Amino acid sequence: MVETEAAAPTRRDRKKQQTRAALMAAALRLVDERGLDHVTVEDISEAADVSPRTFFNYFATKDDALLGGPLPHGPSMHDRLLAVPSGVALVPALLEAISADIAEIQDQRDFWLLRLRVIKDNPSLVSMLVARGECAEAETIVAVAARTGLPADDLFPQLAATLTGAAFRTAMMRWATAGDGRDLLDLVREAFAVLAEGLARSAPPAPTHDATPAPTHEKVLR
Amino acid sequence: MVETEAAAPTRRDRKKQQTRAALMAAALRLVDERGLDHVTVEDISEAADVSPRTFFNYFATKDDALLGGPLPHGPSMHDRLLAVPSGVALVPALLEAISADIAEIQDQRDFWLLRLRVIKDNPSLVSMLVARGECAEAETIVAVAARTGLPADDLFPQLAATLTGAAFRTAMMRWATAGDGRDLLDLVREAFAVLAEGLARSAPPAPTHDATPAPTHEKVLR
DNA sequence: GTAAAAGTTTGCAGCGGCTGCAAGTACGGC
DNA sequence: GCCGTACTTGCAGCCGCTGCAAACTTTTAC
Repeated sequence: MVETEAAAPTRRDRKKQQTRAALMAAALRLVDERGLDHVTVEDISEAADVSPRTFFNYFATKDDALLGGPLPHGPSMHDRLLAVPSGVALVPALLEAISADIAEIQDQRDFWLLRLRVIKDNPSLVSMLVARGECAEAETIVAVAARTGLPADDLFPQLAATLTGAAFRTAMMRWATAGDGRDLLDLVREAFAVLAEGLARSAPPAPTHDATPAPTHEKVLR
Repeated sequence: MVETEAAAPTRRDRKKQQTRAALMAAALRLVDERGLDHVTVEDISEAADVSPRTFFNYFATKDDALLGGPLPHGPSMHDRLLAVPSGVALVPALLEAISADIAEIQDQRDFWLLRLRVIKDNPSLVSMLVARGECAEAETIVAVAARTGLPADDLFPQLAATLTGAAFRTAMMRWATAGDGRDLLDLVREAFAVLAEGLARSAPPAPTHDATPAPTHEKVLR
């Protein structure tokens, strides 16, 4: 319902947007209540007051209605990453490139918390989330290759892209799951710090027999 | 009483194993030839000479026949990781824990190359590969938490698990894709070195405009 | 050796996801 | 008001997948 942008959308466009939002909302609500397997496309479309056939005019898949909104990493990861001044190191540049997405998620906090809860409760959706990220990862590979001067089929750019995606996803899930009210941006920063510095330097120094939960060595970024 | 499969499997078990293998082989071959969407369960079961209904006695899903074999990370990631002496640092321990899987993959080289090619050519399968890895990741989280003394709901163990999975997957895909005959173990080692040392130390030092593709060796982390 | 038990395969009926096609209906421009 | 365009809808149909019950096969027990 919320129209952030409205240059000059005709009434038709408004209705479309409305229908789309209604379908997504209905899908999220119903699946949250009953679980993915106990909600049919018919249920969703009925709740949104359109025909089942119309559902598939908006989403290719039932799952799409749950993840299919304007996704983070949407427009062009490639361009955004290359837009960061080349003096900036790789990881900060990656962080910068996704910062817009993070902000958007924080903006629609409740919506995303619901969405992520639904994803967490229905594991088959997690893989779809990954799949979504992958098109962005393909662009990231190219951009990282360009920034580093490595060939795109080298292991490093591919690693950088997949690891970045995994770190971002982990931070998001952690954000959505934990009770503490930690900032998403904060969590992403922490995750990216580990990415940059490596697991070896980010873990507590292997407490051989020590039972004390060593202080998280992450002061590096707090 | 448990293992020693080849020792005393009844005739029935042998036939089952045979059927299972036939179905997997048929599925891989047909999908490799025609693409996932142009192969039906009926095609597969016909090629394996069983009824379509029987297919679903063996695999829950069409995709399962493509990924569903004995998967790496199979038995218990948790136990394997904790079996590594606690003196060993985290990343080498993780590497050690999956080394058996790597060896097995190398053993069945051709089979896995086919499987990974099929996965690469049918993107929807990639996400399923991730999903498979996730049950292993859950165990990894617990084990890493135990090793580091951190609580299991801390960001770090979760990051370590997902990043490890991502790094392993990336190395596998790279192994299957590249023409060079690089060892899988070698690639995984390189990927894990990046994991341990971090992207910041593993990337070439941000060549502002340098065109020379710096050597890729993991020795970069001096 | 035979009969019961246990396990497997198969056909059948049916739901639900998803698609192409061919109306029907609302909208926007004129 | 009229027309072209865009969106909606119903319909027919394929395919993935499941439960059920009737064969059929192997194993076990007597």
